[in-house]
Amino acid sequence: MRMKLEEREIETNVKDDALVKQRREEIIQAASKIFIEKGYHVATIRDICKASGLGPGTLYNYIKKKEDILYLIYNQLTMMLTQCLVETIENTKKGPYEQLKEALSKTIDIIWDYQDLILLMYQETASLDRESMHNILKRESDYVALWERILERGEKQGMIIRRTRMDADIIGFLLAFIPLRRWNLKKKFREEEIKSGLIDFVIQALGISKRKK
Amino acid sequence: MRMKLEEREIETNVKDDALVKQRREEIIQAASKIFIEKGYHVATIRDICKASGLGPGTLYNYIKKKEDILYLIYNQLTMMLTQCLVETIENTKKGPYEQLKEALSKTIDIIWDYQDLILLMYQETASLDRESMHNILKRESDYVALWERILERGEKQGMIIRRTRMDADIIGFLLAFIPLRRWNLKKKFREEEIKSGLIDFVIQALGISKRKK
Amino acid sequence: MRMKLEEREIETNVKDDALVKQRREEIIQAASKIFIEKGYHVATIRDICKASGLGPGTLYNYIKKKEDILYLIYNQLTMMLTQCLVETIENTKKGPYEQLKEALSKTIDIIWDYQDLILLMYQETASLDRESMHNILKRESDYVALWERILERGEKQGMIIRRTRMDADIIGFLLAFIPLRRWNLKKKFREEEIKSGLIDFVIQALGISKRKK
Amino acid sequence: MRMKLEEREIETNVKDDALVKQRREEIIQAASKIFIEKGYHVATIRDICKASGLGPGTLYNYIKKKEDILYLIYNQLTMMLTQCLVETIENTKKGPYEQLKEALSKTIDIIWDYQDLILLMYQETASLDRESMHNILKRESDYVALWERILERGEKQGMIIRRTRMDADIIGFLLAFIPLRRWNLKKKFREEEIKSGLIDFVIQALGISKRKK
DNA sequence: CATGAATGAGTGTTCATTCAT
DNA sequence: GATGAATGAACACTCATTCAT
Repeated sequence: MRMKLEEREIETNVKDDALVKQRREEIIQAASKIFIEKGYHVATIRDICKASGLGPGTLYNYIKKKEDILYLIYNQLTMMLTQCLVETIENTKKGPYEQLKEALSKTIDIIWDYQDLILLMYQETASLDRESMHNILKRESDYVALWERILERGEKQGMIIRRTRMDADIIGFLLAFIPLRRWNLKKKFREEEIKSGLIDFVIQALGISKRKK
Repeated sequence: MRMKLEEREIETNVKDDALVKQRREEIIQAASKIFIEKGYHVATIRDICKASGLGPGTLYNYIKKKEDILYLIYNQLTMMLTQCLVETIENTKKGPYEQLKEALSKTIDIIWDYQDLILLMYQETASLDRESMHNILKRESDYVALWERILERGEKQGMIIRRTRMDADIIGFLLAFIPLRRWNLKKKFREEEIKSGLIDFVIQALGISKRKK
Repeated sequence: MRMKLEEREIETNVKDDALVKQRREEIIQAASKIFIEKGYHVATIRDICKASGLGPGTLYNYIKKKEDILYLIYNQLTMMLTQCLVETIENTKKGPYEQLKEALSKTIDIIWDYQDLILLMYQETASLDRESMHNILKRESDYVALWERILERGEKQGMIIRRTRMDADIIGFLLAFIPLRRWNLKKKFREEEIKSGLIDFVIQALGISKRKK
Repeated sequence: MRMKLEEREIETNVKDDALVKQRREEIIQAASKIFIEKGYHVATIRDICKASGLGPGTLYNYIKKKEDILYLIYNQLTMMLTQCLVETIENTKKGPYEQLKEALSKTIDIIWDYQDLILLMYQETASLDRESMHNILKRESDYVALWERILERGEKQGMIIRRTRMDADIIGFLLAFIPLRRWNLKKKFREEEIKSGLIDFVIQALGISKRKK
């Protein structure tokens, strides 16, 4: 399956596409670190320059405005999450239950690894301008649609007795539990407990008994 | 039951406690509006002055720094949510299932009404300083403990077969679904659908059949 | 006669009108000096701060943007020139020839005294934004109309045999000779020679013989 | 008559003189357009690169600094005006009145055609460095001297009764009426009216009656 | 206790010029 | 001789906070 994501084009002064890609990668790395530490608004361009080793002039050869950096980060992140789900869907060898479990498990692993960035994303989406925000919300919407497909397949094969049209939305959101509750969570639970707890909660909510697949 | 919430003391130059309370109420009202519109960092003290009718000098008689205003707003909001749950718990006439449903239903109503502010809270908690943040996280923790009590009662009375220690945490978080997914949500669902969908999802996840209370 | 000039309102954060007037006076003084020395674009806000003794924050309490300072200067200057002509017109005791001579002579004196600023104005009018520029061009237009009135009176009384509708425009412009040619002019002529030379040129061009008034 | 104008030498890295000439021509064309549109200070080197098709590196092979471009434009413009007057003077077949009329008429035609650039010149002369400015002022001075010669000839032949030594200066300046008052002018007058109005004004000021040549 | 002008360090962003390729 | 990415000092402007009145 081909998943074509619309991307907002970010202007650059630089003609060499490979160089643009490479420098933007560097910018994403440096800025992610800084934004996570201080938050988007508190982080300064100078912070990002220091972290990336680029001067402000050079940096601005690859973006038009500060907010573009945020968008670049979001772009990469949503790409990754979407890609993960797409791959799981494409693999039709597995039964619906295994597929669902794999989707949950893999996604949760990614979310765990990138929880700082996902937290950032939840905090700062509102800082994007209209066009970027539209773009990101569209991604979110497409992402929910992918969960929808997984649930539909399960439903058709009699595994899930779907309860509401909103289940896919809720599942997509529920996984943000990890980054959004991280502070209090890590005092009480270990990594594995959190991951399996989440999966169980979803499986149970969908009315699937593990035995009765 | 008495629910004593620790509060961070905010310094003021003003001796008259009643006046402090009244002015802070005004500040909370004005600032909530502004923060929701623009976000905490983009909103300026001048904006809040304009909206509240107070001059900056006067405003700073009732707070020490901008962030205090954010804390005041959070304080009021968490108070309200906590109070709602406390009242439901105190009412021991109801059976555990009715109690749970009431807790969910009432809380969701509040969250619906204050979704703008709750969204703000999720976005800007990281903007608080150490002490305020600690305080708010402690509240969150206490709040989860209240859900824990409701679930425990249900478990003891055989209604719930508790699955994981994390259920209360997840439920507390899940209700933030409304404010955090509002943009995409409102395109697809009506208010009642969202509210009942959420309640059903939780009930189902806890393994309760409506009939078998 | 009342000469009401439309003025573009410049926003200020300061409520005390007298203070606004006084500070703006200071700003005009300081900025005029700097703009004359370096030109509008090369002059920096910090230059103006240094020259006026105001910090940038304070400065920006009295204007919204750099260009506003230019407008303030223009405003004052055009006011003065207009006022001079209006006063001469109002004095109807004099015959048309004496009136014309007085108008020329007084205006040239002012232009001589403020030649730096008038030069600046000719150089930087294009730096104004649409609204300010419109406003200034309207002034210029009104100013020409005042010369028109003086010429008309002379014509009615038989002093001038008017030649073209454009004379007033040309006269209004011709007086800018002093600031615009200052560099080369002052090498060759003395102040009095320049002033009287200009007056004679105009008188002659209008076809007036000094004797035959 | 040979009119040798001193030119400031502008450094170049390029040895091939023909290439230098050609590229500078391209630069003048592109930069004129841009400077007229935005003004010298607001226009960027990048703008000029885009308009000329040259990269910044290449551009800087033909000039040393931004201001050089302005000088190149001025150079060409003053050359043209001077050349026009020189040619009229050299043609000694015509009588002094016809010569004067031709000088005025031809010059005004050029000024009309290049009014944008002449306006630019009046606005931005002060942006030149000492050496360039000296050079341009010397040109202006030489240019006035050419008018002086035309007037002198007329005087010797009894056509003009010269009134002041400053007449040539004033005439040289007066023609800038068109570009400097263009905005207000074009609302009120047609091209021919403006041109003939100017000529009449000068002729009259010099005390020449058309009949009595 | 109210007021609002003053403050100045700090912000995102630009752009003429250079120089390695 | 052509190229275009890199550079960094400098710019206009902001805003939380203070404090004299």
